[in-house]
Amino acid sequence: MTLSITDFPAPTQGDDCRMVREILDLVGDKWTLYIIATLKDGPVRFNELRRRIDGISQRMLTINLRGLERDGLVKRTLFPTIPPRVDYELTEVGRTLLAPVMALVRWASSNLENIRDARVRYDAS
Amino acid sequence: MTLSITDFPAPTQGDDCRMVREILDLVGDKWTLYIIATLKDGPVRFNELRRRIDGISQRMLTINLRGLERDGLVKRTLFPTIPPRVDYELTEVGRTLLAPVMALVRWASSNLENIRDARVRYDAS
DNA sequence: CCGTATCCATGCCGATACTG
DNA sequence: CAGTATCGGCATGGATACGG
Repeated sequence: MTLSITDFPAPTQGDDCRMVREILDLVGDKWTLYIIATLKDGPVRFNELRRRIDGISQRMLTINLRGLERDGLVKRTLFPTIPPRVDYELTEVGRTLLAPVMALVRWASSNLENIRDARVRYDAS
Repeated sequence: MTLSITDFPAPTQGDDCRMVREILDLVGDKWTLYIIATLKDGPVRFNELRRRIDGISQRMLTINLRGLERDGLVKRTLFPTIPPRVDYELTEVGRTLLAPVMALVRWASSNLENIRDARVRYDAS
């Protein structure tokens, strides 16, 4: 999922789908959702994020944080001490994203078991 | 399973994120959302889907429809005529997915412009 | 009409090594 | 502590050709 909205040519599907796709491009990658969730309670330092998000590499954490900062969803604060310290926290906009994600959480809770069962049935036949 | 995203325990991230990620793996690819949207009003034949979803290849349409069928979100009906005819339609489960997606639509409508502006500002600096 | 099969470009992401 | 740089594997998806 590495698409920009410009990858979608002539509109026949209405604007809704393209907007949602742009949001999915924001949160649909492997790590962004974990980062947002980990920042929900307030500022967290870089290596603390790294520790809390199991399996993420330094490289991917940096890349995703830069993207979120660029989109205005995360605020980066540098304390020019030695050694340096950097805090990351959700912006107001970033926090509002939690609500629609919650809707997906609820849907997932209700339907994930059915989907897994459906897969087993399908693969068996 | 009544988890809320606000219950995320560090350091394992809880189950919510993994569930949402599984849903994002369902709808987060390039075409699935368009397919679901195109099927929202009732059964559509294969080549009609192909025509309505601008830019999709035969290959990707087939692959995504198979995935949705496997997950129990889309029902495939073969009419063994000559030439053959195949109808695709959302299942009951598939239709319920439209609601949480709509929540993302609303968030996108409210915030996409801000995000684009934020990107422009970030890239300028 | 409704697919499958094959080749291949693109780019995400992990691993590793190196700076201020 | 908080990054950056580079390499390479691997999955996604487009183009094309062929089959039932």
